[in-house]
Amino acid sequence: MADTNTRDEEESVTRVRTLADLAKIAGVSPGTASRALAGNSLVNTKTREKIEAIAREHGFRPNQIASKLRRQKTGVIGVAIPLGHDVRQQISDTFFMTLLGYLADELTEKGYDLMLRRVIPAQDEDWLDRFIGSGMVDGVIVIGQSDQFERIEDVADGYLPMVVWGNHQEGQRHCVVGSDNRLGGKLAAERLIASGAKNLAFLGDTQPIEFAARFAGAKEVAGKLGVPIRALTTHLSPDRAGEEIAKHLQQIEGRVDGIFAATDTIAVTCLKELRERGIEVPRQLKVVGFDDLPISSQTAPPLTTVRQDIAAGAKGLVDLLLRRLGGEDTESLVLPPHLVVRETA
Amino acid sequence: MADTNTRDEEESVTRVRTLADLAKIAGVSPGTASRALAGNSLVNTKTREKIEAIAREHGFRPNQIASKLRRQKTGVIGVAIPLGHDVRQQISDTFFMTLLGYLADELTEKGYDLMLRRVIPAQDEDWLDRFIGSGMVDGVIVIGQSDQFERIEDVADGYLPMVVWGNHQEGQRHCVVGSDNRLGGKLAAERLIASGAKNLAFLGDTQPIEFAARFAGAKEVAGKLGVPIRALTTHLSPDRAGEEIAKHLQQIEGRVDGIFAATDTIAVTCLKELRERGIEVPRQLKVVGFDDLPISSQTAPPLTTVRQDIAAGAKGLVDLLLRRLGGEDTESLVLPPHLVVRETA
DNA sequence: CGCAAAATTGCAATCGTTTGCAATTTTGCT
DNA sequence: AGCAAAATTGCAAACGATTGCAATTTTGCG
Repeated sequence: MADTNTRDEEESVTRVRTLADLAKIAGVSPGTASRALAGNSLVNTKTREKIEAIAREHGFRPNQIASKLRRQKTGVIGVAIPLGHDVRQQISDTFFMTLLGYLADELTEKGYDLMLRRVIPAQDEDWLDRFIGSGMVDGVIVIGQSDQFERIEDVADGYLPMVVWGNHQEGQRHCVVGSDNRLGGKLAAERLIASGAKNLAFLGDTQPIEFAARFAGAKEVAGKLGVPIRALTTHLSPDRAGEEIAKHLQQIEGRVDGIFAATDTIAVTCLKELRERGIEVPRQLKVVGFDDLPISSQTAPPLTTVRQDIAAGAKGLVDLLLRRLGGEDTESLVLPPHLVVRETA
Repeated sequence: MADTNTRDEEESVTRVRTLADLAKIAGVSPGTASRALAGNSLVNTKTREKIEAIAREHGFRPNQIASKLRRQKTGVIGVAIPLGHDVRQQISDTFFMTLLGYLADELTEKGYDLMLRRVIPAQDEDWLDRFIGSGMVDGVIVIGQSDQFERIEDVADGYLPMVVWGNHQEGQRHCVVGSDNRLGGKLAAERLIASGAKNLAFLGDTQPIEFAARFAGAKEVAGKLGVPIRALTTHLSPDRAGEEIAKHLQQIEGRVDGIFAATDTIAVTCLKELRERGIEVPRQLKVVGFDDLPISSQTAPPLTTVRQDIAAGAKGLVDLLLRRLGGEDTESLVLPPHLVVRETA
């Protein structure tokens, strides 16, 4: 962006870098040039067309940084993905990237740019304040609460234009869009038990709020029906999950006949591991996942899973955010999960 | 961002919005406050610590928009995903999102922010000039050439800090990082034929340059070995691909015994369709994909595919871009694809 | 104590656009 | 022709930080 031309050279060359340059060529003031390019009705049609033609000829575009500063509006929404509990998790986690994709489409449609930031709270405590305080974004969407619930609550107290993808809890202060994870857990457990499972295992990390809620829902249903259920810690990063699942299956072989995976990614990895061990799904062991990613209909056998409506989630995040940008204090939006029965349970 | 407080209220409240506000409380000039927060050695240690403490106390952070304007540097890299040939393709296409994820990690590590823009060239011819001319980004990474080769060439002539994920062609002017698609196509055809296939089909859209190169490579090998190969147009969008593949399979049943899918996503959809028709892979029909996405090891049977090193691709894109930001005119980087033999061929 | 050098801090121009209000020009009517 | 109203355009402050250079203060030595 820095221009090495001296001032004198700049006066004489035809290169147009600023509105002031353009205005000089057009024989108007910079203010008129600015109004002309903005299509401001104050400017005479002939004058405006002349200025537009010169701008086209020189490939000139007004500097958006300067415009944002003057107008006090950036037109950019920040999307932060905190990786708190599992720093080995890549931003390329399938569910988050799918949601990000829908978010990008939704924001583009609303005329906003999307600025993506992956943050590691263990390395940068002030990741959210830093994003907000930078002044670079008009509002923030956080994808996943991770282990940052309190920090998000604190920031939400003083910053209205923020919405979080995650789990809504009674009494919380920040605005959330997310599935009813607890209900989803119930649906999963109900399905497993209805399919004949008598001993359940939950594969997931119960530290993150939303996974904890999924386990809690499953546990509640299992408890009511007198079916034992255990939680086997399984992390999201694929390399780690593979090893952990292998170990878990070794321990529980013959003792568990129903698995509730906290995510489809974990479920798919589990299916692969079961297949390698010659364990037949669902005859010998039933499996239910969570998310209903595109991959889930394509596994063999196709995965029974709890569907989150990701497109609706993205749309909800953007809709609520724009309302909050307009000054409204919106309630959280809890999306109902649905059981998608395929062939693994 | 606009503050409704009157000037007088602003003087009296302790809210600190600007460096000028902070400076006033600290009893120094705004310049000194700016230098203090930047850790500038010109500022006395005691003075700096006092200013830092007041900033912390008030949760103050310097406005990055103003800083960027003055310093003529944004610290943001623009990532554009043009969807030229298939406007129904979602930004959430698996390969692009996977690449995006790696890019985000790579850029974050280098201290840059990532601004994501999905563009539809049919609706906005000047999508690239507009991104660059906005002044919001220090450089641009384009993911996929789509049908925009000429436009990218034209822009590259006058804009150094741009790198494109795509196919490198002899004599082209813009800097590309991408796999040798032609070689990849050769590997795929070789594998199919070595596995006994005698009649090949290519499932993909041959309009995009990189897919055309994949088909060309396969065609070359098939031609040399006297094996017929046909191209069956299959688009990337999942809903469209499903229908097209179903129709193609109906047409070619019994006449084709080897399928080369332009992408893993197409291959996976194809596998599902074959399974539903009771066609055994690889005994009755062999399949090779392209990309080696995580899903490919998890299909049943696991997919034989041509692997693109996405992590290396992301790293290459960022490395070349930073070099070009530094003024260097780099050559394209062509990554060698590798055949990953699993069970579908 | 006086003075020169070093250190520290202040001033204000700068980045480039936007926009309220004043100045100028144009237009239309008597 | 003169004049008032309307239209158009210019001026310059503003957005908020950065930074070159000048002003001021501090320090140390003879």
